[in-house]
Amino acid sequence: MTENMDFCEAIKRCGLKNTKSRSAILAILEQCAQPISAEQMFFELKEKNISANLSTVYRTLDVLAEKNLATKVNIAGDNRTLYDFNRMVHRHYLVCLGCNKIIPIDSCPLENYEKLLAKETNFLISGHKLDIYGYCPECRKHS
Amino acid sequence: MTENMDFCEAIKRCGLKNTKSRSAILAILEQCAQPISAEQMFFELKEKNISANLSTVYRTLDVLAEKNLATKVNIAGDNRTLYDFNRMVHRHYLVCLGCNKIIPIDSCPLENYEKLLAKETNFLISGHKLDIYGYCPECRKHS
DNA sequence: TTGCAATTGCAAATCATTTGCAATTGCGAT
DNA sequence: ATCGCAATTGCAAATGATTTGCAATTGCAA
Repeated sequence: MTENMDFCEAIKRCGLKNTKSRSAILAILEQCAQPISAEQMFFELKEKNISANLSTVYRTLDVLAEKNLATKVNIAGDNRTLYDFNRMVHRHYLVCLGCNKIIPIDSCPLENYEKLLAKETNFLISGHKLDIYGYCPECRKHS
Repeated sequence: MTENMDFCEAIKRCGLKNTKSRSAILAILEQCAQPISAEQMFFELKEKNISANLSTVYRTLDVLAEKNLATKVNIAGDNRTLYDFNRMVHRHYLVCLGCNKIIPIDSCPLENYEKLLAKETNFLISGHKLDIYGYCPECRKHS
C-alpha cells in the first residue's frame, strides 16, 4: 500500500476509485519487464495475496487502458490481449519467435514516413502499430 | 471451375488436394479488395452456391496460410483473424478508424531499419508487422 | 476402377473475454 | 466519524471466435 501511493494518485487523478486490486495491478504492470495477459496478472496478484476475480482483472486492465495508464498489445499468433504499463513513450516491440520474449523498443523509425504517407493518401494519420519478429541471441545459439 | 484453373494448380503444387471449396476460397480471396474474416468468406461462398461448413472454411483458410497462399491479418480492436490473398509482396495496411476500410500498402519504409536493429540487438530479424491507423479522406469530411 | 489418405460436415468442446446482477466498498458530503 | 450512493466487485452464466473428434465422403495416384 505504501509503495503504491503514486499509483493511487494516478488512479484517482483520472476519476477512478482507488481499490486494493487496482493499485496493485498498476504496480505490477509497472514492474513487469514485458506485457502480460489478464490471466498472468491474475496469478501475479494471487502470489501477492491480493487476489481479485479474473473478471475484475479484465475490467481493471480495460479501464486502465481506457484512461491511458496502460496500453493493450496484440502479438501475432497469440489470440490473447497483453497489457503494458504506459510509460508515455511511443513504443514498439521486438518479439522472439523462439522463446516468446518481448522486448520494448523506444525508438521509432516511422515519424517521417507517416507524414509522407499522409500526403500521399490524404489520410489523417493517428498512429501505427509496429512489431518486429525474429530470434534473440540465446535462441540463435540453440538452433 | 474454369476460371479457377490457376488456383487448382497452385493448390496442388503445394501438396493439397483440390476441392471445390478450396479453389473457390482462393479465388474469392484473390478478388477481395481487402482482408476478410472466415465468416465473411462463409457468406461469400454461400452467395456463390458453393457453400462449405464454417469449420471447413476455417480449416481451408488456415491451410492456405500455412502454405503461404494466403496471409493472416490481425487488426487492433478486432478480435477476429482476417485473411488476405498472398500476392508475395511485403505488405502493410492502412486502416481507417472511421469506416474500418483496410487499404494495403506495398511500399515498406523499414528495410534499412531492420538491418540497423539486427546489428544493435544481435537478433536474427525474420520480419515485422506494421499497420497504420487514421481517418480516410471521406471520413475526415464527415467529422 | 479401386483403395486409401485427405477432406468434409456436424455437433460438441475450448479459450479468451464479457455481462447481468446482487452484494460490497470507496469516498465526498454531512 | 458516519452516512449515502455510485462505483466496484464476485460469481456464474453468456458470448464469440475458433478448434476438435469422429464418422462419412471425396480426390487422385496406381
